[in-house]
Amino acid sequence: MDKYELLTDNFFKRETLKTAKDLLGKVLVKNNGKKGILSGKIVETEAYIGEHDPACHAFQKTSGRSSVLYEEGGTIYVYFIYGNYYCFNVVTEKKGTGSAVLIRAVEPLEGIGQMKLNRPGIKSIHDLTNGPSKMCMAFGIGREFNNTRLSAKGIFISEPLGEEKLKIAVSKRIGIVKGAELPYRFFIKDNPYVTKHKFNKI
DNA sequence: TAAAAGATCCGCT
DNA sequence: GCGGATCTTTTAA
Repeated sequence: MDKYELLTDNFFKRETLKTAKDLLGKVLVKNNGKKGILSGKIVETEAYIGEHDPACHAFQKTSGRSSVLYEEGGTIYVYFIYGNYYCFNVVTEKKGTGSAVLIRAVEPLEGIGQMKLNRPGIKSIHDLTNGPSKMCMAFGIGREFNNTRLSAKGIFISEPLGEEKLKIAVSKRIGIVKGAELPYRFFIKDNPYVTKHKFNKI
């Protein structure tokens, strides 16, 4: 574990768009104890900005599940969607803002064997984690992580393990209806682990 | 209490 | 590239 260099809380307390962009290239790590380490490089994110963003769960009211969005930056927000799937977010900015960054895709680094076990039927390594819910399934992330701090239950985000030049691209967000025209999606250009979508061509 | 929508995935064409 | 599956959460009456 010594090789990891954890991001500080202050990283997540900055402006949401900057945080989303800067998360590209960072490493998402899940420590499963005796089962080993799962990790992946973040290659795709989306920003959801509180009360100014129609697509954000915090846009309408501060009730129910969205209350987690108003916690302090660095809190994990996991929610259930379409009856089957989880999405993993990290809350940003200061307490009461209602903003978060959705992790949409990662590039598997460690524990690929375990990820394959978590994703039965998937053959290509490129399909293990190229989607918000795929990533959660591969990492075994469920609602037990909702409303917990990073590092509290073995999930954390680290600085990159090596130097790398990132080609960052921006597009509209994917899969939403309201606020879909806003350019709040960030991804690493030409990375094969980014979700396949027509917006990748700009 | 009931109804509708949704930050998706997967298989089929 | 398109549409169905599936059920939690939210909102309204």
